[in-house]
Amino acid sequence: MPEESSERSNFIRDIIIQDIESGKHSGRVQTRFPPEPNGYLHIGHAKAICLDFGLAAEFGGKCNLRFDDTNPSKEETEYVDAIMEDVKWLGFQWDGLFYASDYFEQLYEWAVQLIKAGKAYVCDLTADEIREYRGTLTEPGKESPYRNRPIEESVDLFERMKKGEFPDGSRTLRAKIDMASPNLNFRDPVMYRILHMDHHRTGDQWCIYPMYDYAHGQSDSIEQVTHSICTLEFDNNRPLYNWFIEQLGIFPSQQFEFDRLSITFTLLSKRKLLTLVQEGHVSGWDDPRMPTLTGMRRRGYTPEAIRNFCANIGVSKTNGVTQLSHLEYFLREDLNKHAARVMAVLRPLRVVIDNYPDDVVEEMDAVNNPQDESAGSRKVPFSKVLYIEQEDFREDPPKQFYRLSPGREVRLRYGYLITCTSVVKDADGNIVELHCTYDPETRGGNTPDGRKVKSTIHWVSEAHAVDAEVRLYNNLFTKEDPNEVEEGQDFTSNLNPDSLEVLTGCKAEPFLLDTVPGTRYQFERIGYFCVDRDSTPGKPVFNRTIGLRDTWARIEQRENK
RNA sequence: UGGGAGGUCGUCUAAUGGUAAGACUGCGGACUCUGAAUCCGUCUAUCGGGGUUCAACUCCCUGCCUCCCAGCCA
Repeated sequence: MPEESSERSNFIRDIIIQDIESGKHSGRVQTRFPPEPNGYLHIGHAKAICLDFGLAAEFGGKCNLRFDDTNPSKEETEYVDAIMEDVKWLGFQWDGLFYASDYFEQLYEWAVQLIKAGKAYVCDLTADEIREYRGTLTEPGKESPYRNRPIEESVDLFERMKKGEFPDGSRTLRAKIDMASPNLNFRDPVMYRILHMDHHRTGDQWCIYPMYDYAHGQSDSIEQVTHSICTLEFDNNRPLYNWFIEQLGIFPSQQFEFDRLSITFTLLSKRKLLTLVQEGHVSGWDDPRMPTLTGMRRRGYTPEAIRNFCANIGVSKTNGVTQLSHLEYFLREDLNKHAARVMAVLRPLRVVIDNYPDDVVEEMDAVNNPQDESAGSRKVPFSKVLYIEQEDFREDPPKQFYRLSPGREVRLRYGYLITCTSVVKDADGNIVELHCTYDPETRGGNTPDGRKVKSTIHWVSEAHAVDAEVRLYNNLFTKEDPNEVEEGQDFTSNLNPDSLEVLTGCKAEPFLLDTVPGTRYQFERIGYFCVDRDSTPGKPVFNRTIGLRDTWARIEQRENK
């Protein structure tokens, strides 16, 4: 019996609990995650993965990874490899590793069996004709003229289809069910089509390939899957899923449907993501703006954050849209706990501390992670000339701005308290440098006299600064629903032109000189960043994973309205 | 239009005939060497109309709305 879990339940979990209690399948739980290797996994798949693997794990069951590779025209090994990597990265390990193509021989034999039982026939109608004969939502279809051809003839034709005697599209094997069924899936669905095309695993061994409906349920059955969890749009396919299993009299796997994940400002359709890649709107499947797991990984998402998110949003049958902010909450929550703090200045403004000695360098103690004492501390060099963030200074500060401005004192984090004494401008009136004085009594940022400073800002010593490139990412789409478009337009018209901003000449503390790609940091007061694989020795590149919550930006925005 | 699946705070999810709850968001405050985090407070919901019942989000009837299905895709 499963332990009482603090995890929130959902209707599928409840069903499993009931099945276990009633002794169904002797309490055995077997699930599977069945991606088609025709694209990369995205956050929507993560929800399914968490369910399939999570439920199996919770109830002492098993979960297989099975590639649904029945359509060689779209599938590639590149995707197979990427999918396995992503599943592992998310934190799951499959029990069995299978492919629908493992079952091609068995599926073929069962098809022959169905033909011989008068439940399937070879049809010579063209694709267009099949469509015409299918009828419409409101009108019943017509029976194919080949529907009642002799069984032996279908057996023979099907065998010759397999042998490659007929061209693509010339014939199909169809189940003989009911052309008048209100469920269109029952109107003699195609089971096999002819496709003279190499398959990523079986090569040229086959030139007929099973359709999803004919392959999926039987694959589940072969693997003794007890709970076959899929998304809502397969609801209409469930009766057919059951029909094949019943006709064949094989292990009765059962299908359960849950709501697919959708997120605001995000597209979760493999087809459309492929378009973004192919048309060059993004740099690839792992572009940090992509909702793919590989893209999110490069962006700096943690598997924990994604898993927590999936657990929190729940599972139901309601077609809803989850807000991006919900995902971002779990991202920040996890990063806050684990990311080491460092100081980096994105848009540098030079500061000269006039009363600080010219050649002195002090090593200041800085805490690595206030949320995690075990993370320890490090030394940060302090000297006469520093960089601060441009937006941390205002010559003419608005009311609620309490960072640096002429005559005002602020704290340099872990450094000293400084007061701005003068502003240097270029010929065009742009601020190029600040002059300040420091209070020697405030070393480390402490105030022995107990005086309060309203603001603490980050900084980097000019002489010790590491030059860095920083890539700032924003939503890939400008609309909450990227599919909401003007007549004649497609989703690409909603692409955000400002989804990527590249900053060069950023200044980071020396700690970041030799950092490893994939490492995540919090740049204090700015956000969370992840070292990109484009980094070169001495020249790190950072991806902004997500900004810190920015109350000041919100205030300022409100005031400007 | 035939069939199927759904409709609870702005969003996501609970409540399975018995006080409509939680998370996210928003707003307000406390605290702060990150305008972060944390803490506290707070706004807002059962699609409409009938019925059954001591009692209805839950059961019944009815209407409305949304999503899915007419691939030799999955």
